[in-house]
Amino acid sequence: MVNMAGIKRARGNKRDVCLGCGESSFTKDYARGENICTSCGLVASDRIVDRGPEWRSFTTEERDARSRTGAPMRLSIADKGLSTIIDWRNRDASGRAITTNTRAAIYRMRKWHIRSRVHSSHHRNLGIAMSEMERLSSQLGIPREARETAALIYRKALAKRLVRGRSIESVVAASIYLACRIHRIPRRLDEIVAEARTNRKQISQAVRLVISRVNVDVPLASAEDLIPRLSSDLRLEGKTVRKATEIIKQAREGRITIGKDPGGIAGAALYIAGIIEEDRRTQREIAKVSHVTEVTIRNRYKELVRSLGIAFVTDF
DNA sequence: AAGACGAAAGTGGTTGA
DNA sequence: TCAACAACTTTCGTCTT
Repeated sequence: MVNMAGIKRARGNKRDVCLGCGESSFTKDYARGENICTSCGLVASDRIVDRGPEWRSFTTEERDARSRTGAPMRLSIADKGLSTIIDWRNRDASGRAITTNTRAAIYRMRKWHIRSRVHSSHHRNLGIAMSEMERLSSQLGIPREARETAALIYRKALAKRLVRGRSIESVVAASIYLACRIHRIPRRLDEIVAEARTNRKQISQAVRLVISRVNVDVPLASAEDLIPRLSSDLRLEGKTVRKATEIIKQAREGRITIGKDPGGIAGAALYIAGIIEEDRRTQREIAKVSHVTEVTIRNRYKELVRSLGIAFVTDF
């Protein structure tokens, strides 16, 4: 039986077996949301759900100190997950009427409570934004860590009044996109556009705006980060994957990757690696998974071969 | 017949006046 | 705001395996 993630589950045997090499050891890369075979590098599933606590502990005392009741504190909840509500009824918890003395105090508390939370447009905005962020990032299978980063970026953007005059959705989508870039999770802008409720133009505008106005360090998308995803789609062998990574590293040192579509570079590297390691895929197959055309694969491939001096000599 | 190659024209986004 | 520009795409004819 084979499930969508590409993990074969043998009957009567609970161990997951890699489709690429038959081994059964996997490394869980929570940061990227990927499940990677340790012997051949096949990405078995890129939608892992992390069910563990958000902290690590090594001793019992530490664990006790960190454990707490209630939901974990999270940035991706509008009021950071720690909220209390002051009810409108002048009754206490057991339903008894509250005395006039305490009533005045309650009124004061209520007033500030409302001023600081419910009536603030800031919080209303966050409420909408965080539920939208939750929807979008679940849809896209974004790991929790990156969701928190996205939430932080959104909060910063909101604080700088960048959301004014723009749709909340577009800034949310932009925050998620940037969080993916920061965490080196390969997600193209188009993938986010497909799930978002605004158009591409608005999102890319928001992306540019956030980069220029919010103090976030966003690394450029690199071809290396695409390799696990592409090579798993192409069912390439571990040695081919390693070769491709090596080629990209050299290309970057030779400074020929600047300004080029990382998909094209990753695709070309895999094409060359495939020829060298005799684990070949056609240009068409590679072009399809890397979302560039065969022509681009060819151009990158020619550039790489020329500037890295790669010779396809098979010596006997 | 499928895959690879390369020329030519078209497209969307960035940059700089 | 507009034009120049580089990267990429589309299309298509030709050569290679």
